[in-house]
Amino acid sequence: MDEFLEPAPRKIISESTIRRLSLYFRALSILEKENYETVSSKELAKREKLTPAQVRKDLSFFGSFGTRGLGYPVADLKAKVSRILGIDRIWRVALIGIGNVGSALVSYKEFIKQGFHIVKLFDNDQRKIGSNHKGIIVSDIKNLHKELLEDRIQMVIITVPATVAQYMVDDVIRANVKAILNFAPINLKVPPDVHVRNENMAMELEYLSFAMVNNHLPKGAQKS
Amino acid sequence: MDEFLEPAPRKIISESTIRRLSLYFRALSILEKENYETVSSKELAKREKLTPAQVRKDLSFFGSFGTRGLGYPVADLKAKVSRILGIDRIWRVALIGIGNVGSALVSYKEFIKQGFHIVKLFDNDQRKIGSNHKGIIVSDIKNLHKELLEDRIQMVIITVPATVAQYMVDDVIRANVKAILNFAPINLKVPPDVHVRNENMAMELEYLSFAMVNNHLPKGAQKS
DNA sequence: CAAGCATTGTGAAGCATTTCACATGTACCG
DNA sequence: CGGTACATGTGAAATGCTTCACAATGCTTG
Repeated sequence: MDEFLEPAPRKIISESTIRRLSLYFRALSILEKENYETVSSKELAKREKLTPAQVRKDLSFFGSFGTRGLGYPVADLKAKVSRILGIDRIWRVALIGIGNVGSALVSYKEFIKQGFHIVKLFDNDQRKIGSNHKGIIVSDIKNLHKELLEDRIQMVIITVPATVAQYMVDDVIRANVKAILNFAPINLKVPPDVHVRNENMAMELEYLSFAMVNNHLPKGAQKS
Repeated sequence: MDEFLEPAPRKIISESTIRRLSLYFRALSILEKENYETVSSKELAKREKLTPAQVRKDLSFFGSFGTRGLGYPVADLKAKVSRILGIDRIWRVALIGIGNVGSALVSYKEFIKQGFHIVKLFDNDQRKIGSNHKGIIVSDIKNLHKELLEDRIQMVIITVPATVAQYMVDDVIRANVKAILNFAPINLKVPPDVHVRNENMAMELEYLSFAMVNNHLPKGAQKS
Protein backbone atom coordinates (compact mmCIF):
# COMPACT_ATOMS: atom_id res chain seq x y z
CA MET A 1 0.00 0.00 0.00
CA ASP A 2 2.96 2.31 0.52
CA GLU A 3 4.74 1.86 -2.74
CA PHE A 4 5.80 4.80 -4.76
CA LEU A 5 3.00 6.47 -6.53
CA GLU A 6 3.49 10.12 -7.20
CA PRO A 7 1.56 11.33 -4.17
CA ALA A 8 -0.88 13.36 -6.21
CA PRO A 9 -0.01 14.36 -9.73
CA ARG A 10 0.77 18.04 -9.77
CA LYS A 11 0.87 18.30 -13.51
CA ILE A 12 -2.50 18.81 -15.06
CA ILE A 13 -3.59 15.57 -16.59
CA SER A 14 -5.54 15.90 -19.79
CA GLU A 15 -9.00 14.51 -20.18
CA SER A 16 -7.82 12.24 -22.98
CA THR A 17 -5.15 10.72 -20.77
CA ILE A 18 -7.73 9.89 -18.13
CA ARG A 19 -10.01 8.29 -20.67
CA ARG A 20 -7.14 6.20 -21.92
CA LEU A 21 -6.37 5.06 -18.39
CA SER A 22 -9.78 3.41 -18.47
CA LEU A 23 -8.77 1.65 -21.66
CA TYR A 24 -5.52 0.47 -20.15
CA PHE A 25 -7.37 -0.84 -17.17
CA ARG A 26 -9.69 -2.80 -19.39
CA ALA A 27 -6.86 -4.21 -21.50
CA LEU A 28 -4.88 -5.12 -18.39
CA SER A 29 -7.84 -6.99 -16.93
CA ILE A 30 -7.98 -9.09 -20.07
CA LEU A 31 -4.24 -9.63 -20.16
CA GLU A 32 -4.37 -10.79 -16.57
CA LYS A 33 -7.05 -13.33 -17.41
CA GLU A 34 -4.88 -14.52 -20.29
CA ASN A 35 -2.06 -15.09 -17.78
CA TYR A 36 0.36 -12.56 -19.13
CA GLU A 37 3.06 -11.70 -16.62
CA THR A 38 4.27 -8.59 -18.40
CA VAL A 39 3.14 -6.48 -21.31
CA SER A 40 4.98 -4.00 -23.51
CA SER A 41 3.68 -0.59 -24.41
CA LYS A 42 3.56 -1.91 -27.94
CA GLU A 43 1.15 -4.73 -27.10
CA LEU A 44 -0.99 -2.50 -24.91
CA ALA A 45 -1.16 0.06 -27.69
CA LYS A 46 -2.14 -2.52 -30.25
CA ARG A 47 -5.01 -3.75 -28.12
CA GLU A 48 -6.51 -0.31 -27.73
CA LYS A 49 -5.57 1.15 -31.12
CA LEU A 50 -3.08 3.66 -29.75
CA THR A 51 0.62 4.27 -30.22
CA PRO A 52 3.26 2.81 -27.91
CA ALA A 53 4.64 6.27 -27.24
CA GLN A 54 1.28 7.42 -26.06
CA VAL A 55 0.92 4.55 -23.66
CA ARG A 56 4.33 5.24 -22.17
CA LYS A 57 3.74 8.95 -21.89
CA ASP A 58 0.37 8.51 -20.26
CA LEU A 59 1.73 6.15 -17.66
CA SER A 60 4.80 8.26 -17.07
CA PHE A 61 2.64 11.08 -15.75
CA PHE A 62 1.99 8.94 -12.71
CA GLY A 63 5.31 7.25 -12.18
CA SER A 64 7.77 4.75 -13.60
CA PHE A 65 5.97 1.47 -13.67
CA GLY A 66 7.87 -0.50 -16.29
CA THR A 67 11.15 -2.30 -16.63
CA ARG A 68 13.38 -1.45 -19.54
CA GLY A 69 13.78 -4.34 -21.90
CA LEU A 70 10.86 -6.18 -20.36
CA GLY A 71 7.72 -4.10 -20.25
CA TYR A 72 5.15 -3.57 -17.51
CA PRO A 73 4.14 -6.16 -14.91
CA VAL A 74 0.49 -6.79 -15.71
CA ALA A 75 -1.03 -7.41 -12.29
CA ASP A 76 0.96 -4.66 -10.70
CA LEU A 77 0.19 -2.09 -13.34
CA LYS A 78 -3.47 -2.98 -13.22
CA ALA A 79 -3.49 -2.37 -9.49
CA LYS A 80 -1.74 0.94 -9.97
CA VAL A 81 -4.03 2.14 -12.71
CA SER A 82 -7.05 1.19 -10.67
CA ARG A 83 -5.62 3.14 -7.77
CA ILE A 84 -4.98 6.17 -9.97
CA LEU A 85 -8.51 6.02 -11.30
CA GLY A 86 -9.85 5.64 -7.80
CA ILE A 87 -11.63 2.40 -8.61
CA ASP A 88 -9.73 0.44 -5.97
CA ARG A 89 -12.63 1.12 -3.61
CA ILE A 90 -16.40 1.05 -3.35
CA TRP A 91 -18.33 4.10 -4.48
CA ARG A 92 -21.82 4.60 -3.12
CA VAL A 93 -24.03 5.67 -6.00
CA ALA A 94 -27.67 6.74 -6.20
CA LEU A 95 -29.76 6.65 -9.34
CA ILE A 96 -32.50 9.18 -9.93
CA GLY A 97 -35.21 8.32 -12.44
CA ILE A 98 -36.34 4.73 -12.92
CA GLY A 99 -37.36 4.92 -16.57
CA ASN A 100 -36.06 2.79 -19.38
CA VAL A 101 -32.48 3.85 -19.12
CA GLY A 102 -32.50 4.01 -15.34
CA SER A 103 -33.78 0.46 -14.93
CA ALA A 104 -31.19 -0.80 -17.37
CA LEU A 105 -28.38 0.77 -15.40
CA VAL A 106 -29.49 -0.82 -12.13
CA SER A 107 -28.49 -4.16 -13.58
CA TYR A 108 -25.47 -2.95 -15.51
CA LYS A 109 -22.70 -5.35 -14.60
CA GLU A 110 -19.77 -3.17 -15.55
CA PHE A 111 -20.66 -0.77 -12.77
CA ILE A 112 -20.55 -3.41 -10.06
CA LYS A 113 -17.35 -4.92 -11.43
CA GLN A 114 -15.58 -1.62 -11.04
CA GLY A 115 -16.83 -0.82 -7.60
CA PHE A 116 -19.71 1.47 -8.46
CA HIS A 117 -22.49 0.23 -6.19
CA ILE A 118 -25.93 1.60 -6.83
CA VAL A 119 -27.47 1.58 -3.39
CA LYS A 120 -30.38 4.01 -3.75
CA LEU A 121 -33.08 4.54 -6.33
CA PHE A 122 -35.40 7.53 -6.58
CA ASP A 123 -38.46 8.32 -8.61
CA ASN A 124 -41.48 10.60 -8.38
CA ASP A 125 -43.98 8.11 -9.77
CA GLN A 126 -46.22 6.64 -7.05
CA ARG A 127 -46.46 3.39 -8.96
CA LYS A 128 -42.70 2.98 -8.86
CA ILE A 129 -42.05 4.16 -5.31
CA GLY A 130 -41.77 1.18 -3.00
CA SER A 131 -41.14 -1.27 -5.82
CA ASN A 132 -38.10 -3.47 -5.78
CA HIS A 133 -35.34 -3.37 -8.40
CA LYS A 134 -32.57 -5.88 -7.89
CA GLY A 135 -33.11 -5.78 -4.15
CA ILE A 136 -33.32 -2.01 -3.86
CA ILE A 137 -36.57 -0.30 -2.90
CA VAL A 138 -37.37 2.81 -4.91
CA SER A 139 -37.56 5.89 -2.68
CA ASP A 140 -39.78 8.90 -3.07
CA ILE A 141 -37.95 11.75 -4.73
CA LYS A 142 -39.32 13.96 -1.97
CA ASN A 143 -36.84 12.41 0.42
CA LEU A 144 -33.91 12.85 -1.95
CA HIS A 145 -31.89 15.29 0.09
CA LYS A 146 -32.42 13.49 3.37
CA GLU A 147 -31.67 10.02 2.11
CA LEU A 148 -28.61 11.01 0.08
CA LEU A 149 -27.09 12.35 3.28
CA GLU A 150 -28.18 9.43 5.45
CA ASP A 151 -26.67 6.93 3.08
CA ARG A 152 -23.52 8.93 2.49
CA ILE A 153 -23.99 8.88 -1.29
CA GLN A 154 -20.91 10.02 -3.21
CA MET A 155 -22.10 9.92 -6.80
CA VAL A 156 -25.43 10.33 -8.51
CA ILE A 157 -26.66 9.14 -11.88
CA ILE A 158 -29.40 11.28 -13.40
CA THR A 159 -31.82 9.56 -15.77
CA VAL A 160 -34.83 11.87 -15.63
CA PRO A 161 -36.32 13.96 -18.45
CA ALA A 162 -34.34 17.04 -19.42
CA THR A 163 -37.08 19.34 -18.18
CA VAL A 164 -36.63 18.35 -14.54
CA ALA A 165 -32.96 17.38 -14.46
CA GLN A 166 -31.77 20.74 -13.17
CA TYR A 167 -34.15 20.63 -10.19
CA MET A 168 -32.86 17.21 -9.24
CA VAL A 169 -29.29 18.37 -9.54
CA ASP A 170 -29.89 21.42 -7.37
CA ASP A 171 -31.10 19.15 -4.62
CA VAL A 172 -28.30 16.69 -5.12
CA ILE A 173 -25.75 19.45 -4.73
CA ARG A 174 -27.33 20.57 -1.47
CA ALA A 175 -26.79 17.03 -0.23
CA ASN A 176 -23.08 17.56 -0.76
CA VAL A 177 -22.65 15.17 -3.67
CA LYS A 178 -19.68 16.15 -5.83
CA ALA A 179 -20.00 13.83 -8.82
CA ILE A 180 -22.86 13.54 -11.27
CA LEU A 181 -23.29 11.35 -14.31
CA ASN A 182 -25.98 12.99 -16.40
CA PHE A 183 -28.01 11.22 -19.08
CA ALA A 184 -30.41 14.11 -19.68
CA PRO A 185 -29.65 16.05 -22.86
CA ILE A 186 -29.16 19.34 -21.11
CA ASN A 187 -26.25 21.39 -19.87
CA LEU A 188 -26.46 21.28 -16.09
CA LYS A 189 -25.46 24.26 -14.00
CA VAL A 190 -23.30 23.29 -11.04
CA PRO A 191 -20.78 25.03 -8.78
CA PRO A 192 -17.12 24.69 -9.73
CA ASP A 193 -16.34 21.97 -7.22
CA VAL A 194 -18.97 19.58 -8.57
CA HIS A 195 -17.95 17.21 -11.35
CA VAL A 196 -20.39 16.45 -14.12
CA ARG A 197 -20.05 14.02 -16.99
CA ASN A 198 -22.64 13.88 -19.70
CA GLU A 199 -23.66 10.72 -21.45
CA ASN A 200 -25.54 11.41 -24.62
CA MET A 201 -26.21 8.35 -26.68
CA ALA A 202 -27.91 10.21 -29.51
CA MET A 203 -24.73 12.23 -29.95
CA GLU A 204 -22.78 9.14 -30.88
CA LEU A 205 -25.32 8.22 -33.52
CA GLU A 206 -25.12 11.75 -34.85
CA TYR A 207 -21.40 11.33 -35.17
CA LEU A 208 -21.92 8.16 -37.20
CA SER A 209 -24.49 9.94 -39.30
CA PHE A 210 -22.05 12.76 -40.02
CA ALA A 211 -19.32 10.31 -40.90
CA MET A 212 -21.55 8.46 -43.35
CA VAL A 213 -22.91 11.55 -45.05
CA ASN A 214 -19.56 13.26 -45.35
CA ASN A 215 -17.62 10.19 -46.24
CA HIS A 216 -15.49 11.09 -43.29
CA LEU A 217 -13.13 8.18 -43.08
CA PRO A 218 -12.13 7.08 -39.62
CA LYS A 219 -8.69 7.87 -38.26
CA GLY A 220 -5.82 6.18 -39.98
CA ALA A 221 -7.70 5.86 -43.24
CA GLN A 222 -8.11 9.44 -44.36
CA LYS A 223 -8.65 9.77 -48.05
CA SER A 224 -6.74 12.42 -49.99
CA MET B 1 -32.67 22.51 -50.81
CA ASP B 2 -30.19 24.20 -53.11
CA GLU B 3 -28.83 26.85 -50.84
CA PHE B 4 -25.14 27.28 -50.38
CA LEU B 5 -23.59 24.72 -48.21
CA GLU B 6 -19.99 23.93 -48.93
CA PRO B 7 -20.65 20.89 -51.11
CA ALA B 8 -18.57 18.59 -48.98
CA PRO B 9 -16.04 20.00 -46.56
CA ARG B 10 -12.61 19.30 -47.94
CA LYS B 11 -10.81 20.35 -44.82
CA ILE B 12 -10.58 17.63 -42.26
CA ILE B 13 -13.08 18.34 -39.55
CA SER B 14 -11.95 17.40 -36.09
CA GLU B 15 -13.86 15.01 -33.93
CA SER B 16 -14.43 17.71 -31.34
CA THR B 17 -15.98 20.01 -33.89
CA ILE B 18 -18.44 17.32 -34.89
CA ARG B 19 -19.36 16.64 -31.30
CA ARG B 20 -19.97 20.31 -30.77
CA LEU B 21 -22.24 20.43 -33.80
CA SER B 22 -24.49 18.07 -31.87
CA LEU B 23 -24.47 20.52 -29.00
CA TYR B 24 -25.33 23.42 -31.28
CA PHE B 25 -28.16 21.44 -32.73
CA ARG B 26 -29.55 20.78 -29.29
CA ALA B 27 -29.22 24.40 -28.21
CA LEU B 28 -30.80 25.62 -31.41
CA SER B 29 -33.77 23.31 -30.95
CA ILE B 30 -34.36 24.86 -27.54
CA LEU B 31 -33.86 28.40 -28.82
CA GLU B 32 -36.38 27.71 -31.54
CA LYS B 33 -38.94 26.55 -28.98
CA GLU B 34 -38.27 29.72 -27.03
CA ASN B 35 -39.10 31.71 -30.15
CA TYR B 36 -35.73 33.27 -30.71
CA GLU B 37 -35.33 34.61 -34.23
CA THR B 38 -31.59 34.99 -34.06
CA VAL B 39 -28.80 34.01 -31.72
CA SER B 40 -25.26 35.28 -31.27
CA SER B 41 -22.21 33.10 -30.97
CA LYS B 42 -21.95 34.49 -27.46
CA GLU B 43 -25.35 33.21 -26.41
CA LEU B 44 -24.84 29.87 -28.10
CA ALA B 45 -21.49 29.53 -26.37
CA LYS B 46 -22.96 30.36 -23.01
CA ARG B 47 -25.62 27.72 -23.33
CA GLU B 48 -23.13 24.99 -24.08
CA LYS B 49 -20.23 26.21 -21.95
CA LEU B 50 -17.98 27.03 -24.85
CA THR B 51 -16.31 30.20 -26.12
CA PRO B 52 -17.88 32.44 -28.77
CA ALA B 53 -14.78 32.16 -30.92
CA GLN B 54 -15.09 28.43 -30.93
CA VAL B 55 -18.68 28.53 -32.02
CA ARG B 56 -17.84 30.86 -34.88
CA LYS B 57 -14.85 28.84 -36.00
CA ASP B 58 -16.77 25.57 -35.91
CA LEU B 59 -19.57 26.94 -38.02
CA SER B 60 -17.20 28.69 -40.40
CA PHE B 61 -15.81 25.33 -41.50
CA PHE B 62 -19.10 24.72 -43.24
CA GLY B 63 -20.02 28.14 -44.53
CA SER B 64 -21.00 31.66 -43.57
CA PHE B 65 -24.29 31.34 -41.80
CA GLY B 66 -24.46 34.51 -39.73
CA THR B 67 -25.11 38.18 -40.22
CA ARG B 68 -22.61 40.65 -38.81
CA GLY B 69 -24.09 42.74 -36.10
CA LEU B 70 -27.05 40.42 -35.71
CA GLY B 71 -26.03 36.84 -35.17
CA TYR B 72 -27.32 33.63 -36.67
CA PRO B 73 -30.91 32.98 -37.76
CA VAL B 74 -32.03 30.23 -35.41
CA ALA B 75 -34.37 28.17 -37.60
CA ASP B 76 -32.11 28.43 -40.57
CA LEU B 77 -28.96 27.51 -38.73
CA LYS B 78 -30.70 24.59 -37.10
CA ALA B 79 -31.71 23.28 -40.50
CA LYS B 80 -28.18 23.69 -41.77
CA VAL B 81 -26.56 21.99 -38.82
CA SER B 82 -28.98 19.12 -39.09
CA ARG B 83 -28.10 18.79 -42.73
CA ILE B 84 -24.39 18.84 -41.98
CA LEU B 85 -24.84 16.16 -39.34
CA GLY B 86 -26.94 14.14 -41.73
CA ILE B 87 -29.89 14.02 -39.37
CA ASP B 88 -32.24 15.67 -41.87
CA ARG B 89 -33.31 12.20 -42.93
CA ILE B 90 -34.41 8.84 -41.59
CA TRP B 91 -31.73 6.29 -40.70
CA ARG B 92 -32.69 2.64 -40.59
CA VAL B 93 -31.13 1.12 -37.51
CA ALA B 94 -31.00 -2.42 -36.16
CA LEU B 95 -30.31 -3.33 -32.57
CA ILE B 96 -28.53 -6.54 -31.67
CA GLY B 97 -28.92 -7.86 -28.12
CA ILE B 98 -32.16 -7.35 -26.23
CA GLY B 99 -30.75 -7.27 -22.71
CA ASN B 100 -31.16 -4.51 -20.19
CA VAL B 101 -29.45 -1.84 -22.18
CA GLY B 102 -30.86 -3.00 -25.48
CA SER B 103 -34.47 -2.89 -24.31
CA ALA B 104 -33.95 0.56 -22.87
CA LEU B 105 -32.67 1.85 -26.19
CA VAL B 106 -35.67 0.56 -28.12
CA SER B 107 -37.78 3.13 -26.29
CA TYR B 108 -35.18 5.87 -26.21
CA LYS B 109 -36.98 8.95 -27.44
CA GLU B 110 -33.95 10.98 -28.45
CA PHE B 111 -33.20 8.47 -31.18
CA ILE B 112 -36.59 8.80 -32.81
CA LYS B 113 -36.57 12.57 -32.49
CA GLN B 114 -33.39 12.78 -34.50
CA GLY B 115 -34.41 10.37 -37.21
CA PHE B 116 -32.76 7.21 -35.94
CA HIS B 117 -35.46 4.60 -36.41
CA ILE B 118 -34.83 1.24 -34.84
CA VAL B 119 -36.63 -1.10 -37.19
CA LYS B 120 -35.07 -4.47 -36.41
CA LEU B 121 -34.22 -6.30 -33.21
CA PHE B 122 -32.05 -9.41 -32.91
CA ASP B 123 -31.27 -11.82 -30.13
CA ASN B 124 -30.11 -15.40 -29.75
CA ASP B 125 -32.35 -16.25 -26.81
CA GLN B 126 -35.30 -18.45 -27.82
CA ARG B 127 -37.46 -16.85 -25.13
CA LYS B 128 -36.93 -13.44 -26.66
CA ILE B 129 -37.18 -14.34 -30.32
CA GLY B 130 -40.68 -13.62 -31.59
CA SER B 131 -41.53 -11.33 -28.69
CA ASN B 132 -42.73 -7.83 -29.33
CA HIS B 133 -40.87 -4.69 -28.22
CA LYS B 134 -42.61 -1.45 -29.08
CA GLY B 135 -44.17 -3.03 -32.12
CA ILE B 136 -41.04 -4.74 -33.37
CA ILE B 137 -40.74 -8.51 -33.36
CA VAL B 138 -37.38 -9.83 -32.20
CA SER B 139 -35.63 -11.79 -34.93
CA ASP B 140 -33.36 -14.78 -34.55
CA ILE B 141 -29.74 -13.78 -34.69
CA LYS B 142 -29.23 -16.62 -37.15
CA ASN B 143 -30.97 -14.53 -39.80
CA LEU B 144 -28.90 -11.44 -39.06
CA HIS B 145 -27.07 -11.19 -42.35
CA LYS B 146 -30.13 -11.91 -44.46
CA GLU B 147 -32.50 -9.56 -42.67
CA LEU B 148 -30.05 -6.67 -42.46
CA LEU B 149 -29.80 -6.76 -46.23
CA GLU B 150 -33.51 -7.25 -46.82
CA ASP B 151 -34.38 -4.29 -44.66
CA ARG B 152 -31.60 -2.10 -46.02
CA ILE B 153 -30.22 -1.41 -42.53
CA GLN B 154 -27.67 1.41 -42.44
CA MET B 155 -26.59 1.43 -38.82
CA VAL B 156 -26.36 -1.16 -36.10
CA ILE B 157 -26.32 -0.83 -32.33
CA ILE B 158 -24.49 -3.62 -30.52
CA THR B 159 -25.63 -4.41 -26.99
CA VAL B 160 -24.40 -7.96 -26.56
CA PRO B 161 -21.78 -9.26 -24.10
CA ALA B 162 -18.19 -8.40 -24.94
CA THR B 163 -17.36 -12.06 -25.57
CA VAL B 164 -19.60 -12.33 -28.62
CA ALA B 165 -19.57 -8.75 -29.89
CA GLN B 166 -16.85 -9.34 -32.48
CA TYR B 167 -18.76 -12.25 -34.07
CA MET B 168 -21.84 -10.10 -34.41
CA VAL B 169 -19.81 -7.32 -35.95
CA ASP B 170 -18.16 -9.61 -38.46
CA ASP B 171 -21.57 -10.62 -39.69
CA VAL B 172 -22.85 -7.06 -39.69
CA ILE B 173 -19.95 -6.00 -41.87
CA ARG B 174 -20.68 -8.75 -44.36
CA ALA B 175 -24.17 -7.28 -44.64
CA ASN B 176 -22.58 -4.08 -45.86
CA VAL B 177 -23.39 -1.95 -42.82
CA LYS B 178 -20.91 0.90 -42.44
CA ALA B 179 -21.81 2.38 -39.05
CA ILE B 180 -21.77 0.66 -35.69
CA LEU B 181 -22.55 1.99 -32.24
CA ASN B 182 -20.94 -0.40 -29.81
CA PHE B 183 -21.88 -0.74 -26.16
CA ALA B 184 -19.69 -3.76 -25.49
CA PRO B 185 -16.50 -2.92 -23.59
CA ILE B 186 -14.19 -4.26 -26.24
CA ASN B 187 -12.18 -2.84 -29.10
CA LEU B 188 -13.87 -4.06 -32.25
CA LYS B 189 -11.87 -4.91 -35.35
CA VAL B 190 -13.39 -3.49 -38.49
CA PRO B 191 -12.17 -2.59 -41.99
CA PRO B 192 -11.18 1.03 -42.56
CA ASP B 193 -14.41 2.03 -44.27
CA VAL B 194 -16.61 1.01 -41.35
CA HIS B 195 -17.30 3.62 -38.68
CA VAL B 196 -17.44 2.56 -35.06
CA ARG B 197 -18.31 4.61 -32.00
CA ASN B 198 -17.98 3.15 -28.56
CA GLU B 199 -20.29 3.97 -25.73
CA ASN B 200 -18.86 2.96 -22.40
CA MET B 201 -20.86 4.13 -19.46
CA ALA B 202 -18.50 2.74 -16.86
CA MET B 203 -15.76 4.89 -18.36
CA GLU B 204 -17.62 8.04 -17.47
CA LEU B 205 -17.99 6.93 -13.88
CA GLU B 206 -14.28 6.15 -13.82
CA TYR B 207 -13.60 9.67 -14.94
CA LEU B 208 -15.69 11.00 -12.07
CA SER B 209 -13.92 8.69 -9.70
CA PHE B 210 -10.54 9.96 -10.88
CA ALA B 211 -11.65 13.54 -10.54
CA MET B 212 -12.82 13.00 -6.98
CA VAL B 213 -9.75 11.12 -5.82
CA ASN B 214 -7.31 13.50 -7.44
CA ASN B 215 -9.16 16.61 -6.58
CA HIS B 216 -9.05 17.30 -10.26
CA LEU B 217 -11.13 20.40 -10.54
CA PRO B 218 -13.27 20.77 -13.63
CA LYS B 219 -12.27 23.11 -16.42
CA GLY B 220 -12.31 26.77 -15.53
CA ALA B 221 -11.75 26.12 -11.87
CA GLN B 222 -8.24 24.73 -11.78
CA LYS B 223 -6.59 25.13 -8.43
CA SER B 224 -2.96 26.23 -8.27
C1' DC C 1 30.40 -11.92 -16.96
C1' DA C 2 30.25 -9.38 -21.19
C1' DA C 3 27.71 -8.45 -25.36
C1' DG C 4 23.52 -7.84 -27.43
C1' DC C 5 18.73 -7.17 -27.39
C1' DA C 6 14.48 -5.24 -26.02
C1' DT C 7 11.88 -1.75 -24.20
C1' DT C 8 11.24 2.09 -21.10
C1' DG C 9 11.15 7.11 -19.96
C1' DT C 10 11.46 11.59 -21.75
C1' DG C 11 13.06 16.05 -23.86
C1' DA C 12 12.18 18.08 -28.14
C1' DA C 13 9.81 18.42 -32.54
C1' DG C 14 5.73 18.27 -34.96
C1' DC C 15 0.74 18.69 -35.31
C1' DA C 16 -3.76 20.00 -33.96
C1' DT C 17 -6.96 22.78 -31.62
C1' DT C 18 -8.31 26.81 -29.30
C1' DT C 19 -8.17 31.54 -28.43
C1' DC C 20 -7.12 36.20 -29.73
C1' DA C 21 -7.91 40.31 -31.95
C1' DC C 22 -9.43 43.00 -35.46
C1' DA C 23 -11.08 44.22 -40.09
C1' DT C 24 -15.41 43.89 -42.15
C1' DG C 25 -20.10 44.40 -42.53
C1' DT C 26 -25.05 45.04 -41.04
C1' DA C 27 -28.70 46.96 -38.51
C1' DC C 28 -30.77 50.41 -36.06
C1' DC C 29 -31.44 54.93 -33.95
C1' DG C 30 -31.91 59.70 -33.84
C1' DC D 1 -28.92 59.37 -43.83
C1' DG D 2 -24.78 59.45 -41.06
C1' DG D 3 -23.02 57.56 -36.84
C1' DT D 4 -22.75 54.12 -33.51
C1' DA D 5 -22.95 49.70 -31.66
C1' DC D 6 -22.76 45.08 -32.36
C1' DA D 7 -21.30 40.62 -33.95
C1' DT D 8 -19.36 37.81 -37.64
C1' DG D 9 -15.46 35.54 -40.06
C1' DT D 10 -10.70 34.67 -40.03
C1' DG D 11 -5.59 34.99 -40.19
C1' DA D 12 -2.20 34.68 -36.65
C1' DA D 13 -0.67 33.63 -31.94
C1' DA D 14 -0.94 30.72 -28.17
C1' DT D 15 -1.72 26.65 -26.12
C1' DG D 16 -2.14 21.73 -25.77
C1' DC D 17 -1.50 17.04 -27.33
C1' DT D 18 0.88 13.41 -29.86
C1' DT D 19 4.70 11.45 -31.96
C1' DC D 20 9.60 11.04 -32.58
C1' DA D 21 13.93 9.53 -31.48
C1' DC D 22 17.32 8.18 -28.56
C1' DA D 23 19.91 7.68 -24.18
C1' DA D 24 19.41 4.82 -20.31
C1' DT D 25 18.99 0.43 -18.47
C1' DG D 26 17.90 -4.12 -17.08
C1' DC D 27 17.23 -8.76 -18.80
C1' DT D 28 19.01 -12.88 -21.30
C1' DT D 29 22.10 -15.81 -23.42
C1' DG D 30 26.29 -17.93 -24.47
